[in-house]
Amino acid sequence: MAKYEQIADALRAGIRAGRLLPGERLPAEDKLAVRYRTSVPTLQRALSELVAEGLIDKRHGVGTFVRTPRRRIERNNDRHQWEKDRVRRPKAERLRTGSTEHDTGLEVTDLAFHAEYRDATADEDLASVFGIPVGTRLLERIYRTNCRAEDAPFALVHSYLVHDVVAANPDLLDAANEPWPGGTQNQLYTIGIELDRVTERITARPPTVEEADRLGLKKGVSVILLRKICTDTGGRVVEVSDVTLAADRTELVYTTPLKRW
Amino acid sequence: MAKYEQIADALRAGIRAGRLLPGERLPAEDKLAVRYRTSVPTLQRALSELVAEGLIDKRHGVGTFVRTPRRRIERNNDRHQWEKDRVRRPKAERLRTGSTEHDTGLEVTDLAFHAEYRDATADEDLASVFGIPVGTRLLERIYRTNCRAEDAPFALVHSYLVHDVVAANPDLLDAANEPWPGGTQNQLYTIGIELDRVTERITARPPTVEEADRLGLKKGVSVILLRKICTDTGGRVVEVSDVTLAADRTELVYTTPLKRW
DNA sequence: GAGTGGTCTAGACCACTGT
DNA sequence: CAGTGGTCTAGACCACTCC
Repeated sequence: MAKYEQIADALRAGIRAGRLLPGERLPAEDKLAVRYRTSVPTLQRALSELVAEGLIDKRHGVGTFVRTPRRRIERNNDRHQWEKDRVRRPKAERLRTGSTEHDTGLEVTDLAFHAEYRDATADEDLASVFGIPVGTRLLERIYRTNCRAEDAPFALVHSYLVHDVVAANPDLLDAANEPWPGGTQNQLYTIGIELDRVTERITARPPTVEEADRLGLKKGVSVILLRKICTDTGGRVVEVSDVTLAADRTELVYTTPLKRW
Repeated sequence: MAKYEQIADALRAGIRAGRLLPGERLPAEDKLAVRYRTSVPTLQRALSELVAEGLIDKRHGVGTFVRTPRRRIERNNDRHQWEKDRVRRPKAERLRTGSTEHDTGLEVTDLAFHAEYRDATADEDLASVFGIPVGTRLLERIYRTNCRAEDAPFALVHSYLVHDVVAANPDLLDAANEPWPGGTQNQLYTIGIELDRVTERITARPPTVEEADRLGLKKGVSVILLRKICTDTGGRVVEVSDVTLAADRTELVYTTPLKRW
Protein backbone atom coordinates (compact mmCIF):
# COMPACT_ATOMS: atom_id res chain seq x y z
CA MET A 1 0.00 0.00 0.00
CA ALA A 2 1.18 3.51 -0.79
CA LYS A 3 2.65 5.53 2.01
CA TYR A 4 0.06 8.28 1.65
CA GLU A 5 -2.68 5.67 1.99
CA GLN A 6 -1.15 4.29 5.15
CA ILE A 7 -0.99 7.73 6.65
CA ALA A 8 -4.56 8.48 5.60
CA ASP A 9 -5.65 5.20 7.18
CA ALA A 10 -3.89 6.01 10.42
CA LEU A 11 -5.48 9.44 10.66
CA ARG A 12 -8.89 8.15 9.63
CA ALA A 13 -8.69 5.47 12.30
CA GLY A 14 -7.86 8.16 14.83
CA ILE A 15 -10.92 10.17 13.84
CA ARG A 16 -13.25 7.18 13.85
CA ALA A 17 -11.98 5.96 17.19
CA GLY A 18 -12.52 9.38 18.68
CA ARG A 19 -8.85 9.97 19.41
CA LEU A 20 -9.29 13.03 17.23
CA LEU A 21 -12.51 14.80 18.09
CA PRO A 22 -14.67 16.95 15.80
CA GLY A 23 -13.32 20.48 15.70
CA GLU A 24 -9.94 19.36 16.98
CA ARG A 25 -6.89 20.70 15.22
CA LEU A 26 -4.35 18.36 13.68
CA PRO A 27 -0.63 19.03 14.01
CA ALA A 28 0.85 21.21 11.27
CA GLU A 29 1.75 19.51 8.01
CA ASP A 30 5.48 19.77 8.52
CA LYS A 31 5.17 18.22 11.98
CA LEU A 32 3.05 15.40 10.64
CA ALA A 33 5.50 14.87 7.81
CA VAL A 34 8.27 14.40 10.35
CA ARG A 35 6.15 12.11 12.49
CA TYR A 36 5.34 9.88 9.54
CA ARG A 37 8.88 10.14 8.12
CA THR A 38 7.79 11.47 4.80
CA SER A 39 7.91 14.63 2.70
CA VAL A 40 5.37 17.40 3.00
CA PRO A 41 3.78 16.79 -0.43
CA THR A 42 3.23 13.13 0.42
CA LEU A 43 1.66 14.04 3.73
CA GLN A 44 -0.52 16.56 1.92
CA ARG A 45 -1.66 13.83 -0.39
CA ALA A 46 -2.76 11.81 2.63
CA LEU A 47 -4.68 14.76 4.01
CA SER A 48 -6.28 15.46 0.66
CA GLU A 49 -7.81 11.97 0.77
CA LEU A 50 -9.47 12.80 4.06
CA VAL A 51 -10.64 16.13 2.70
CA ALA A 52 -12.28 14.34 -0.24
CA GLU A 53 -14.03 12.02 2.20
CA GLY A 54 -15.36 14.95 4.12
CA LEU A 55 -13.51 14.00 7.30
CA ILE A 56 -11.31 17.07 7.70
CA ASP A 57 -11.24 20.71 6.70
CA LYS A 58 -8.14 22.66 5.85
CA ARG A 59 -8.12 26.37 6.57
CA HIS A 60 -5.39 28.27 4.84
CA GLY A 61 -3.10 29.97 7.28
CA VAL A 62 -4.89 28.46 10.24
CA GLY A 63 -4.68 24.72 10.33
CA THR A 64 -6.37 21.41 9.63
CA PHE A 65 -9.40 20.39 11.65
CA VAL A 66 -11.61 17.37 12.10
CA ARG A 67 -14.90 18.24 10.48
CA THR A 68 -17.95 18.77 12.66
CA PRO A 69 -21.10 17.21 11.19
CA ARG A 70 -23.69 19.82 10.17
CA ARG A 71 -27.24 19.94 11.36
CA ARG A 72 -29.51 18.64 8.65
CA ILE A 73 -32.77 20.24 7.67
CA GLU A 74 -35.59 17.82 6.94
CA ARG A 75 -37.62 18.07 3.80
CA ASN A 76 -40.67 15.96 4.34
CA ASN A 77 -43.04 14.84 1.60
CA ASP A 78 -46.08 15.82 3.66
CA ARG A 79 -45.10 19.35 2.61
CA HIS A 80 -46.99 18.82 -0.62
CA GLN A 81 -50.32 18.04 1.01
CA TRP A 82 -49.71 20.80 3.51
CA GLU A 83 -49.13 23.24 0.68
CA LYS A 84 -52.25 22.06 -1.12
CA ASP A 85 -54.38 22.45 1.99
CA ARG A 86 -53.14 25.97 2.38
CA VAL A 87 -53.92 27.07 -1.16
CA ARG A 88 -57.53 28.02 -0.55
CA ARG A 89 -56.96 29.62 2.83
CA PRO A 90 -57.31 33.40 3.29
CA LYS A 91 -54.37 35.40 2.02
CA ALA A 92 -53.50 36.68 5.47
CA GLU A 93 -52.99 33.14 6.66
CA ARG A 94 -50.99 32.15 3.59
CA LEU A 95 -48.75 35.15 4.13
CA ARG A 96 -47.62 33.94 7.48
CA THR A 97 -45.56 30.95 6.40
CA GLY A 98 -44.10 29.20 3.41
CA SER A 99 -43.25 25.59 2.89
CA THR A 100 -39.61 26.10 3.68
CA GLU A 101 -40.60 27.15 7.17
CA HIS A 102 -42.89 24.14 7.31
CA ASP A 103 -39.91 21.93 6.64
CA THR A 104 -37.29 23.59 8.68
CA GLY A 105 -39.10 24.92 11.69
CA LEU A 106 -37.46 28.26 11.05
CA GLU A 107 -39.41 31.49 11.17
CA VAL A 108 -40.22 33.55 8.09
CA THR A 109 -37.89 36.19 9.36
CA ASP A 110 -35.00 33.76 9.42
CA LEU A 111 -35.26 33.24 5.70
CA ALA A 112 -34.06 35.27 2.81
CA PHE A 113 -35.47 34.64 -0.58
CA HIS A 114 -34.48 35.44 -4.10
CA ALA A 115 -36.39 34.82 -7.31
CA GLU A 116 -35.60 35.55 -10.91
CA TYR A 117 -37.84 34.88 -13.92
CA ARG A 118 -36.61 34.08 -17.38
CA ASP A 119 -37.91 33.11 -20.74
CA ALA A 120 -36.78 29.66 -21.83
CA THR A 121 -37.58 26.95 -24.31
CA ALA A 122 -38.03 23.24 -23.71
CA ASP A 123 -34.98 21.13 -24.42
CA GLU A 124 -35.38 17.45 -25.19
CA ASP A 125 -35.30 16.49 -21.54
CA LEU A 126 -37.94 18.93 -20.34
CA ALA A 127 -40.07 18.39 -23.43
CA SER A 128 -40.30 14.69 -22.71
CA VAL A 129 -41.21 15.23 -19.07
CA PHE A 130 -43.88 17.79 -19.88
CA GLY A 131 -45.04 15.84 -22.91
CA ILE A 132 -44.72 18.90 -25.16
CA PRO A 133 -42.73 19.60 -28.35
CA VAL A 134 -39.09 20.57 -28.08
CA GLY A 135 -38.78 24.33 -28.29
CA THR A 136 -42.06 25.12 -26.53
CA ARG A 137 -41.89 28.40 -24.67
CA LEU A 138 -41.37 27.98 -20.93
CA LEU A 139 -41.23 30.25 -17.95
CA GLU A 140 -38.09 29.48 -16.00
CA ARG A 141 -37.98 30.62 -12.40
CA ILE A 142 -34.80 30.55 -10.40
CA TYR A 143 -34.98 30.57 -6.62
CA ARG A 144 -32.54 30.51 -3.79
CA THR A 145 -33.42 30.04 -0.19
CA ASN A 146 -31.11 31.38 2.47
CA CYS A 147 -31.05 31.08 6.15
CA ARG A 148 -30.22 34.62 7.24
CA ALA A 149 -27.85 33.34 9.85
CA GLU A 150 -25.84 31.59 7.18
CA ASP A 151 -23.91 32.88 4.26
CA ALA A 152 -24.87 30.24 1.74
CA PRO A 153 -28.26 29.11 0.47
CA PHE A 154 -29.29 25.55 1.20
CA ALA A 155 -31.21 25.08 -2.01
CA LEU A 156 -30.95 26.17 -5.61
CA VAL A 157 -34.15 25.73 -7.56
CA HIS A 158 -34.91 25.97 -11.26
CA SER A 159 -38.62 25.68 -11.80
CA TYR A 160 -40.28 25.38 -15.19
CA LEU A 161 -43.84 26.13 -16.24
CA VAL A 162 -45.34 26.11 -19.72
CA HIS A 163 -45.50 29.78 -20.63
CA ASP A 164 -48.80 29.72 -22.49
CA VAL A 165 -50.47 27.91 -19.63
CA VAL A 166 -49.51 30.38 -16.91
CA ALA A 167 -49.96 33.44 -19.15
CA ALA A 168 -53.66 33.15 -18.35
CA ASN A 169 -52.79 35.14 -15.23
CA PRO A 170 -50.24 37.85 -16.13
CA ASP A 171 -49.32 38.28 -12.47
CA LEU A 172 -47.64 34.90 -12.67
CA LEU A 173 -45.20 36.15 -15.28
CA ASP A 174 -43.74 38.82 -13.05
CA ALA A 175 -40.97 38.02 -10.59
CA ALA A 176 -41.89 41.16 -8.67
CA ASN A 177 -44.84 39.26 -7.21
CA GLU A 178 -42.50 36.83 -5.44
CA PRO A 179 -42.59 35.52 -2.84
CA TRP A 180 -46.15 34.58 -3.75
CA PRO A 181 -48.20 33.86 -0.64
CA GLY A 182 -49.13 30.23 -0.83
CA GLY A 183 -46.40 29.24 -3.24
CA THR A 184 -46.62 27.65 -6.64
CA GLN A 185 -49.71 25.61 -5.86
CA ASN A 186 -51.54 28.82 -5.13
CA GLN A 187 -50.24 30.39 -8.32
CA LEU A 188 -51.57 27.44 -10.28
CA TYR A 189 -54.88 27.68 -8.44
CA THR A 190 -55.37 31.19 -9.87
CA ILE A 191 -55.47 29.65 -13.32
CA GLY A 192 -57.71 26.78 -12.30
CA ILE A 193 -55.13 24.07 -11.83
CA GLU A 194 -55.40 21.51 -9.04
CA LEU A 195 -52.53 19.13 -8.39
CA ASP A 196 -53.16 15.41 -8.22
CA ARG A 197 -49.72 14.18 -7.25
CA VAL A 198 -46.08 15.12 -6.93
CA THR A 199 -43.37 12.79 -8.16
CA GLU A 200 -39.80 13.31 -7.07
CA ARG A 201 -36.75 11.71 -8.62
CA ILE A 202 -33.63 11.76 -6.52
CA THR A 203 -29.99 11.17 -7.13
CA ALA A 204 -26.66 12.48 -5.85
CA ARG A 205 -23.16 13.25 -7.07
CA PRO A 206 -20.18 15.47 -6.24
CA PRO A 207 -20.96 19.13 -6.88
CA THR A 208 -19.80 20.99 -9.95
CA VAL A 209 -17.55 23.95 -9.20
CA GLU A 210 -20.48 26.31 -9.75
CA GLU A 211 -22.68 24.39 -7.33
CA ALA A 212 -19.93 24.24 -4.72
CA ASP A 213 -19.51 27.96 -5.12
CA ARG A 214 -23.15 28.93 -4.88
CA LEU A 215 -24.01 26.54 -2.08
CA GLY A 216 -20.79 27.31 -0.23
CA LEU A 217 -19.80 23.67 -0.17
CA LYS A 218 -16.54 22.47 1.20
CA LYS A 219 -14.63 19.69 -0.46
CA GLY A 220 -16.03 16.30 0.45
CA VAL A 221 -19.69 17.31 0.42
CA SER A 222 -22.09 15.83 -2.13
CA VAL A 223 -25.15 17.42 -3.67
CA ILE A 224 -28.57 15.82 -3.84
CA LEU A 225 -30.41 16.43 -7.07
CA LEU A 226 -34.16 16.36 -6.79
CA ARG A 227 -36.49 16.68 -9.75
CA LYS A 228 -40.02 17.45 -8.67
CA ILE A 229 -42.75 16.78 -11.20
CA CYS A 230 -46.23 18.12 -10.48
CA THR A 231 -49.17 16.55 -12.26
CA ASP A 232 -52.64 18.06 -12.25
CA THR A 233 -55.95 16.29 -11.87
CA GLY A 234 -56.15 15.93 -15.64
CA GLY A 235 -52.89 13.96 -15.71
CA ARG A 236 -50.96 16.83 -17.28
CA VAL A 237 -47.49 17.77 -16.04
CA VAL A 238 -47.77 21.39 -15.00
CA GLU A 239 -44.52 22.11 -13.20
CA VAL A 240 -41.05 20.65 -13.22
CA SER A 241 -38.50 21.80 -10.66
CA ASP A 242 -34.86 20.88 -10.44
CA VAL A 243 -33.58 21.34 -6.94
CA THR A 244 -29.95 21.18 -5.91
CA LEU A 245 -29.41 20.55 -2.22
CA ALA A 246 -26.29 20.52 -0.06
CA ALA A 247 -26.23 16.93 1.16
CA ASP A 248 -24.55 17.77 4.44
CA ARG A 249 -27.43 20.06 5.38
CA THR A 250 -30.36 18.09 4.06
CA GLU A 251 -32.33 15.00 4.88
CA LEU A 252 -35.24 14.03 2.67
CA VAL A 253 -38.10 12.21 4.35
CA TYR A 254 -40.76 10.28 2.47
CA THR A 255 -43.61 8.44 4.08
CA THR A 256 -45.46 5.91 1.96
CA PRO A 257 -48.80 4.91 3.48
CA LEU A 258 -49.99 1.36 2.80
CA LYS A 259 -53.54 0.16 2.24
CA ARG A 260 -54.96 -2.03 5.00
CA TRP A 261 -55.70 -5.67 4.42
CA MET B 1 -6.11 31.45 -10.14
CA ALA B 2 -3.78 28.51 -9.69
CA LYS B 3 -2.34 26.95 -12.79
CA TYR B 4 -3.83 23.55 -12.00
CA GLU B 5 -7.24 25.15 -11.70
CA GLN B 6 -6.89 26.86 -15.05
CA ILE B 7 -5.96 23.58 -16.66
CA ALA B 8 -8.83 21.79 -14.94
CA ASP B 9 -11.19 24.52 -16.16
CA ALA B 10 -9.95 24.20 -19.71
CA LEU B 11 -10.40 20.44 -19.73
CA ARG B 12 -13.76 20.64 -18.00
CA ALA B 13 -14.94 23.15 -20.56
CA GLY B 14 -13.85 20.76 -23.29
CA ILE B 15 -15.87 17.96 -21.77
CA ARG B 16 -18.97 20.08 -21.22
CA ALA B 17 -18.84 21.53 -24.70
CA GLY B 18 -18.57 18.06 -26.17
CA ARG B 19 -15.12 18.63 -27.65
CA LEU B 20 -14.14 15.65 -25.53
CA LEU B 21 -16.77 12.94 -25.76
CA PRO B 22 -17.64 10.31 -23.16
CA GLY B 23 -15.26 7.38 -23.46
CA GLU B 24 -12.72 9.43 -25.34
CA ARG B 25 -9.14 9.18 -24.27
CA LEU B 26 -7.19 12.23 -23.20
CA PRO B 27 -3.59 12.74 -24.31
CA ALA B 28 -0.97 11.23 -21.99
CA GLU B 29 -0.03 13.23 -18.94
CA ASP B 30 3.43 14.13 -20.18
CA LYS B 31 1.95 15.39 -23.47
CA LEU B 32 -0.63 17.45 -21.62
CA ALA B 33 2.07 18.81 -19.32
CA VAL B 34 3.96 20.04 -22.36
CA ARG B 35 0.85 21.48 -23.95
CA TYR B 36 -0.02 23.44 -20.83
CA ARG B 37 3.65 24.36 -20.16
CA THR B 38 3.72 22.83 -16.73
CA SER B 39 5.23 19.95 -14.82
CA VAL B 40 3.68 16.50 -14.68
CA PRO B 41 2.71 16.70 -10.98
CA THR B 42 0.89 19.97 -11.59
CA LEU B 43 -0.94 18.50 -14.54
CA GLN B 44 -1.83 15.50 -12.41
CA ARG B 45 -3.26 17.81 -9.84
CA ALA B 46 -5.52 19.29 -12.50
CA LEU B 47 -6.67 15.84 -13.56
CA SER B 48 -7.27 14.78 -9.98
CA GLU B 49 -9.79 17.62 -9.67
CA LEU B 50 -11.74 16.21 -12.58
CA VAL B 51 -11.51 12.73 -11.12
CA ALA B 52 -13.00 14.01 -7.86
CA GLU B 53 -15.83 15.61 -9.81
CA GLY B 54 -16.54 12.34 -11.53
CA LEU B 55 -15.77 13.73 -14.97
CA ILE B 56 -12.86 11.49 -15.92
CA ASP B 57 -11.45 8.06 -15.08
CA LYS B 58 -7.78 7.21 -14.93
CA ARG B 59 -6.76 3.68 -15.76
CA HIS B 60 -3.28 2.79 -14.70
CA GLY B 61 -1.11 1.80 -17.61
CA VAL B 62 -3.86 2.57 -20.07
CA GLY B 63 -4.85 6.19 -20.06
CA THR B 64 -7.31 8.82 -18.93
CA PHE B 65 -10.83 8.80 -20.28
CA VAL B 66 -13.91 10.97 -20.16
CA ARG B 67 -16.37 9.16 -17.95
CA THR B 68 -19.47 7.67 -19.51
CA PRO B 69 -22.60 8.20 -17.39
CA ARG B 70 -23.99 4.96 -15.96
CA ARG B 71 -27.48 3.71 -16.41
CA ARG B 72 -29.47 4.31 -13.27
CA ILE B 73 -31.78 1.79 -11.72
CA GLU B 74 -35.03 3.22 -10.38
CA ARG B 75 -36.20 2.44 -6.91
CA ASN B 76 -39.81 3.49 -6.78
CA ASN B 77 -41.82 3.91 -3.60
CA ASP B 78 -44.74 1.98 -5.05
CA ARG B 79 -42.54 -1.05 -4.32
CA HIS B 80 -43.82 -1.01 -0.76
CA GLN B 81 -47.49 -1.35 -1.69
CA TRP B 82 -46.56 -3.87 -4.36
CA GLU B 83 -44.70 -5.93 -1.77
CA LYS B 84 -47.61 -5.71 0.64
CA ASP B 85 -50.10 -6.82 -1.98
CA ARG B 86 -47.92 -9.81 -2.73
CA VAL B 87 -47.62 -10.97 0.86
CA ARG B 88 -50.81 -13.00 0.94
CA ARG B 89 -50.43 -14.45 -2.55
CA PRO B 90 -49.70 -18.16 -3.03
CA LYS B 91 -46.09 -19.13 -2.42
CA ALA B 92 -45.55 -20.20 -6.02
CA GLU B 93 -46.40 -16.71 -7.17
CA ARG B 94 -44.25 -15.06 -4.53
CA LEU B 95 -41.35 -17.22 -5.58
CA ARG B 96 -41.31 -15.84 -9.06
CA THR B 97 -40.14 -12.31 -8.33
CA GLY B 98 -38.71 -10.10 -5.66
CA SER B 99 -38.94 -6.38 -5.19
CA THR B 100 -35.54 -5.78 -6.70
CA GLU B 101 -36.85 -7.16 -9.97
CA HIS B 102 -39.92 -5.01 -9.55
CA ASP B 103 -37.69 -1.96 -9.41
CA THR B 104 -35.12 -2.77 -11.97
CA GLY B 105 -36.96 -4.69 -14.61
CA LEU B 106 -34.32 -7.38 -14.35
CA GLU B 107 -35.20 -11.05 -14.15
CA VAL B 108 -34.70 -13.18 -11.04
CA THR B 109 -32.00 -15.05 -12.86
CA ASP B 110 -30.02 -11.86 -13.43
CA LEU B 111 -29.67 -11.32 -9.73
CA ALA B 112 -27.33 -12.75 -7.18
CA PHE B 113 -28.16 -12.45 -3.56
CA HIS B 114 -26.32 -12.80 -0.32
CA ALA B 115 -27.66 -12.71 3.20
CA GLU B 116 -26.01 -13.04 6.56
CA TYR B 117 -27.71 -13.01 9.96
CA ARG B 118 -26.13 -11.75 13.15
CA ASP B 119 -26.99 -11.12 16.73
CA ALA B 120 -26.79 -7.47 17.67
CA THR B 121 -27.89 -5.06 20.34
CA ALA B 122 -29.56 -1.70 19.96
CA ASP B 123 -27.25 1.29 20.13
CA GLU B 124 -28.60 4.67 21.06
CA ASP B 125 -29.55 5.49 17.50
CA LEU B 126 -31.48 2.31 16.77
CA ALA B 127 -33.03 2.25 20.23
CA SER B 128 -34.54 5.69 19.69
CA VAL B 129 -35.92 4.77 16.28
CA PHE B 130 -37.46 1.53 17.54
CA GLY B 131 -38.54 3.11 20.78
CA ILE B 132 -36.86 0.41 22.84
CA PRO B 133 -34.17 0.45 25.55
CA VAL B 134 -30.54 0.67 24.54
CA GLY B 135 -29.04 -2.81 24.55
CA THR B 136 -32.18 -4.63 23.46
CA ARG B 137 -31.37 -7.77 21.51
CA LEU B 138 -31.76 -7.32 17.75
CA LEU B 139 -31.52 -9.53 14.72
CA GLU B 140 -29.20 -7.88 12.22
CA ARG B 141 -29.45 -9.06 8.66
CA ILE B 142 -26.91 -8.05 6.04
CA TYR B 143 -27.82 -8.25 2.38
CA ARG B 144 -26.12 -7.52 -0.87
CA THR B 145 -27.79 -7.47 -4.23
CA ASN B 146 -25.73 -8.10 -7.31
CA CYS B 147 -26.48 -7.93 -10.93
CA ARG B 148 -24.83 -11.09 -12.24
CA ALA B 149 -23.53 -9.26 -15.25
CA GLU B 150 -21.68 -6.88 -12.97
CA ASP B 151 -18.94 -7.38 -10.51
CA ALA B 152 -20.15 -5.05 -7.80
CA PRO B 153 -23.41 -5.01 -5.85
CA PHE B 154 -25.64 -1.99 -6.25
CA ALA B 155 -26.92 -2.04 -2.72
CA LEU B 156 -25.64 -2.88 0.74
CA VAL B 157 -28.37 -3.39 3.28
CA HIS B 158 -28.27 -3.72 7.06
CA SER B 159 -31.71 -4.58 8.32
CA TYR B 160 -32.68 -4.71 11.99
CA LEU B 161 -35.55 -6.49 13.69
CA VAL B 162 -36.26 -6.81 17.40
CA HIS B 163 -35.11 -10.32 18.22
CA ASP B 164 -37.82 -11.23 20.68
CA VAL B 165 -40.51 -10.12 18.26
CA VAL B 166 -39.39 -12.25 15.34
CA ALA B 167 -38.41 -15.21 17.52
CA ALA B 168 -42.10 -16.12 17.48
CA ASN B 169 -41.28 -17.83 14.18
CA PRO B 170 -37.89 -19.58 14.49
CA ASP B 171 -37.62 -19.83 10.70
CA LEU B 172 -37.07 -16.09 10.66
CA LEU B 173 -33.89 -16.43 12.70
CA ASP B 174 -32.14 -18.59 10.15
CA ALA B 175 -30.29 -17.05 7.23
CA ALA B 176 -30.54 -20.37 5.41
CA ASN B 177 -34.17 -19.53 4.62
CA GLU B 178 -33.09 -16.55 2.51
CA PRO B 179 -34.07 -15.40 0.00
CA TRP B 180 -37.49 -15.60 1.61
CA PRO B 181 -40.26 -15.66 -0.98
CA GLY B 182 -42.24 -12.51 -0.52
CA GLY B 183 -39.53 -10.66 1.37
CA THR B 184 -39.56 -9.10 4.78
CA GLN B 185 -43.22 -8.13 4.70
CA ASN B 186 -44.07 -11.79 4.23
CA GLN B 187 -41.75 -12.75 7.05
CA LEU B 188 -43.51 -10.30 9.33
CA TYR B 189 -46.87 -11.63 8.17
CA THR B 190 -45.96 -15.06 9.56
CA ILE B 191 -45.85 -13.51 13.00
CA GLY B 192 -49.02 -11.52 12.55
CA ILE B 193 -47.56 -8.16 11.66
CA GLU B 194 -49.16 -5.92 9.07
CA LEU B 195 -47.36 -2.78 7.93
CA ASP B 196 -49.13 0.54 8.00
CA ARG B 197 -46.50 2.76 6.41
CA VAL B 198 -42.89 2.98 5.35
CA THR B 199 -40.83 6.07 6.10
CA GLU B 200 -37.57 6.66 4.31
CA ARG B 201 -34.93 9.16 5.28
CA ILE B 202 -32.42 10.02 2.60
CA THR B 203 -29.10 11.74 2.50
CA ALA B 204 -25.85 11.49 0.57
CA ARG B 205 -22.10 11.86 1.02
CA PRO B 206 -18.82 10.66 -0.44
CA PRO B 207 -18.27 6.97 0.22
CA THR B 208 -16.00 5.66 2.94
CA VAL B 209 -13.15 3.52 1.67
CA GLU B 210 -15.03 0.38 2.71
CA GLU B 211 -18.14 1.44 0.83
CA ALA B 212 -16.16 2.36 -2.26
CA ASP B 213 -14.53 -1.03 -2.08
CA ARG B 214 -17.66 -3.09 -1.62
CA LEU B 215 -19.78 -1.16 -4.10
CA GLY B 216 -16.92 -0.96 -6.59
CA LEU B 217 -17.13 2.81 -6.73
CA LYS B 218 -14.74 4.92 -8.69
CA LYS B 219 -13.50 8.21 -7.35
CA GLY B 220 -16.03 10.97 -7.84
CA VAL B 221 -19.11 8.86 -7.13
CA SER B 222 -21.30 9.60 -4.10
CA VAL B 223 -23.34 7.19 -2.04
CA ILE B 224 -26.98 7.64 -1.15
CA LEU B 225 -27.87 6.61 2.37
CA LEU B 226 -31.43 5.49 2.85
CA ARG B 227 -32.91 4.56 6.19
CA LYS B 228 -36.18 2.69 5.80
CA ILE B 229 -38.42 2.56 8.84
CA CYS B 230 -41.39 0.18 8.77
CA THR B 231 -44.26 0.84 11.14
CA ASP B 232 -47.03 -1.67 11.77
CA THR B 233 -50.73 -1.02 12.10
CA GLY B 234 -50.28 -0.62 15.85
CA GLY B 235 -47.83 2.25 15.34
CA ARG B 236 -44.86 0.16 16.41
CA VAL B 237 -41.57 0.33 14.48
CA VAL B 238 -40.92 -3.24 13.40
CA GLU B 239 -38.02 -2.98 10.97
CA VAL B 240 -35.25 -0.51 10.35
CA SER B 241 -33.03 -0.90 7.30
CA ASP B 242 -29.96 1.10 6.41
CA VAL B 243 -29.31 0.94 2.70
CA THR B 244 -26.19 2.20 0.98
CA LEU B 245 -26.62 2.84 -2.72
CA ALA B 246 -24.15 3.78 -5.44
CA ALA B 247 -25.45 7.17 -6.53
CA ASP B 248 -24.27 6.78 -10.11
CA ARG B 249 -26.43 3.69 -10.53
CA THR B 250 -29.50 4.68 -8.59
CA GLU B 251 -32.45 6.98 -8.91
CA LEU B 252 -35.02 7.06 -6.14
CA VAL B 253 -38.57 7.85 -7.18
CA TYR B 254 -41.27 8.93 -4.76
CA THR B 255 -44.81 9.73 -5.70
CA THR B 256 -46.91 11.64 -3.19
CA PRO B 257 -50.63 11.52 -3.99
CA LEU B 258 -52.69 14.54 -2.96
CA LYS B 259 -56.26 14.61 -1.71
CA ARG B 260 -58.81 16.19 -4.04
CA TRP B 261 -60.48 19.42 -3.22
C1' DG C 1 9.49 -3.12 -24.62
C1' DA C 2 7.02 1.07 -25.20
C1' DG C 3 3.77 3.79 -23.22
C1' DT C 4 0.84 4.83 -19.64
C1' DG C 5 -0.35 6.44 -15.00
C1' DG C 6 1.26 6.08 -9.66
C1' DT C 7 4.28 7.49 -6.12
C1' DC C 8 7.70 10.10 -3.89
C1' DT C 9 11.32 13.46 -3.00
C1' DA C 10 13.55 17.99 -1.28
C1' DG C 11 13.06 22.15 -1.56
C1' DA C 12 11.43 26.78 -3.07
C1' DC C 13 8.38 30.37 -2.79
C1' DC C 14 3.66 32.30 -2.16
C1' DA C 15 -0.69 33.50 0.42
C1' DC C 16 -3.35 33.65 4.28
C1' DT C 17 -4.34 34.20 9.44
C1' DG C 18 -3.82 35.71 13.89
C1' DT C 19 -1.03 38.01 17.32
C1' DC D 1 5.97 38.50 12.42
C1' DA D 2 5.62 33.57 13.00
C1' DG D 3 3.13 29.83 11.68
C1' DT D 4 0.08 27.76 8.76
C1' DG D 5 -1.45 25.74 4.40
C1' DG D 6 -1.14 26.38 -1.15
C1' DT D 7 1.40 25.86 -5.28
C1' DC D 8 4.94 24.36 -8.22
C1' DT D 9 9.18 22.29 -9.90
C1' DA D 10 12.28 18.64 -12.21
C1' DG D 11 13.21 14.51 -11.96
C1' DA D 12 13.44 9.66 -10.29
C1' DC D 13 11.67 5.27 -10.11
C1' DC D 14 7.78 1.95 -9.90
C1' DA D 15 3.59 -0.64 -11.62
C1' DC D 16 0.45 -1.68 -14.87
C1' DT D 17 -1.33 -2.76 -19.72
C1' DC D 18 -0.96 -4.02 -24.18
C1' DC D 19 1.39 -5.30 -28.25
